[in-house]
Amino acid sequence: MIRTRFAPSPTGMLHIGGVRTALYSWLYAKRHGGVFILRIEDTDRERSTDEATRVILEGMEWLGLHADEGPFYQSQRMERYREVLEQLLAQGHAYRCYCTKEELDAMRVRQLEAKQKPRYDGTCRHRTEPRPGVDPVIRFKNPLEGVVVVEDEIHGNVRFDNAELDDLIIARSDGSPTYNFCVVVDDMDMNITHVIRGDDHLNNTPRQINMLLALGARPPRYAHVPMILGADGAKLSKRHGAVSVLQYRDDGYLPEALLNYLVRLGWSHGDQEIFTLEEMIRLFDIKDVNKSASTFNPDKLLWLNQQHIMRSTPEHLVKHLKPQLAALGIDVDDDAKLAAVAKSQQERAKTLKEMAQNSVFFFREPAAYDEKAAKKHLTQDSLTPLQEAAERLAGLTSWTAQSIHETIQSLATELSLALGKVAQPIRVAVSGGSVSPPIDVTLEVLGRQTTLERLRRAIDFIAANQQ
RNA sequence: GCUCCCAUCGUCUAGAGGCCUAGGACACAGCCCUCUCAAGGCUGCGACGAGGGUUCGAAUCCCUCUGGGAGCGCCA
Repeated sequence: MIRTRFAPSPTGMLHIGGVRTALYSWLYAKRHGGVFILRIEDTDRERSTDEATRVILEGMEWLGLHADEGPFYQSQRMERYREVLEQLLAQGHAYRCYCTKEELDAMRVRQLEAKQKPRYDGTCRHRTEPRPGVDPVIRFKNPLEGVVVVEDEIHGNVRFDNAELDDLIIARSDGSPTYNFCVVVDDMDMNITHVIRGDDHLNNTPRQINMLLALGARPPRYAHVPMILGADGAKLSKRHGAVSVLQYRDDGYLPEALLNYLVRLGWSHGDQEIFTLEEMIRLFDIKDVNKSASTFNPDKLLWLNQQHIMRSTPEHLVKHLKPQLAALGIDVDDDAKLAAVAKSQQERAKTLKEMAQNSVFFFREPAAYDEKAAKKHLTQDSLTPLQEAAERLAGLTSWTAQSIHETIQSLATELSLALGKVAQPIRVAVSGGSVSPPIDVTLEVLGRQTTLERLRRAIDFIAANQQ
C-alpha cells in the first residue's frame, strides 16, 4: 500500500510551490490507490502561526486535496519524540553536546574563513561528564565513514560521503526536538512509503536515512521534485509575491485550473495542456517529473483558468461565481438565473472575479453609462433604432434569444443599418457599457421587463442630452 | 568557500542516436471570422549555454568549462 504525505510547516503562507508538492503526493497516492496523509510540522512554536495553519487547511480543502489521514500535528507528538530521543541516547546513536551557541558561532566563522564547509567538529562526542551551567542539546551521531546513496525516483542515485555530514542537533537545549528528527520519526511511525518533497530537501536526505537506519527502520522511497522559482530565478518567497494559495481563490481562479497549471510545471504528457482531475490521476507518474526547476508564469495560469471556465458546466461555475458576486454586494439565490449568466459569460471571462464584475448589470441597474460608450452609441442616430426595438420587443410573443435575435436582425435590415448600429446602442442601454455577451442572449437573461425599462431610460437619456 | 542538484524558444515543455530544416502551449505581432468583448482558425517571431570526445550519424551518450539553483541554523 502506497502511503504519501504532505508536511508543510505553518511558519509561512502555503504558496503554489507547496501546493504543487502536495498535488504530486496526492496524485501519486490516488493513482496507486494509496493513502495521502497531511501532517503539520509545527515544532517551531515561535514561528508557527494559527493563521498559517488555517491557510493550509482551508487551501487544501478549496483545492480538493483531501487527506485520507490527518491532519496530524507534530506539536502533539512530543512524548513520542522524547521516547525515541531516549532510545537513541541509550543505544549510543546520539549524545549530549555542551558546546555553547557562542562557541558554535565562533567555530562557524573560523571554518568559513578557512574556506571550509561549516560543520560541528564533534567535540562532545566522547565527553563523559556534563558541563556545569550549560543546558545541553542532543546530537545524532552520524557515521564518520562510508557513503549514503539516496535512490531518488526523479534524480536517480545521488551519493553523499558521510565525511561531508556532521552531527546534527536533534533536540534543542530546552529538550524540544528539531525538524530533521521529527520528520524521521513521523515518516517511520506513519509508514510513509514515498517521500515526495521539494529538492531543497535533497541535502537533508542522507542524514535522515542515517537516522532511519540507526532506528532500525527501512527508509522510504524518495522523490525530490524541482522547485518553482520566482521570475528572478531564486527560490519562491514572499518578495516574489508568493501569495497564499487562497489569494488565487479570491482572485477568481478555479481550483482545477490552478492544479492543472501546477501539474504541468515540471511534468507533461505529450503535447496535452488541459487536464481534468481524472486525467491527472490517471496519467501522472512521479517518474515522468522533470529534474530542472521552473518559473511561475501567471499568463499561462490565466489562460488555463479561462480554458477551464469555458469547459465547465454553468452549474459548477455558479458555485464559484456566487462568492465573487457577493464580494460586489450582490447576493442572489436564483441559481437558474446565475447559471444562465455564467453560461453567457463563460467564453469571455478569464477569471470568476472578472465574470462577476462583467455580470453586475444582470442584477443591478448600472448607475451610469460608460462615458465613451454612451458618447459613441447613445446618440441621436440611435434614437430610432432604440425606440423601434423597444416597441417590437414589447410585442414579442415569446422571450427567447432566437426571437430577440430575429427581431433585432429584421429591424436592422428594415432600417438599412448594420446589425452593430442597432445592437450596440441596445447593449449600452442595458449593460451600461460596450461589452456584454451576444445581445440576444443578454436580453433573454435580463428579462423583458428589465430590458424595456433600460431601453426607455436610454431613450430619455438621449432626449435629455439633446437639449 | 564546501557539498549536492540542474541546463531545448522570454516562459512551460516534446524529444530517451538517425522520424529534427527541433514539435506543441502561453505571451507577442499580423490576418480571417464577427452585433461588442471574447472564443476559434491561419501566419509570423523565437531555443538545443560553450568546448572537447564517442559514433557512419548527437539536442539526445561521456568529459571539462560556464551559467543557474539549493543546502551548510538550538528554521522548517
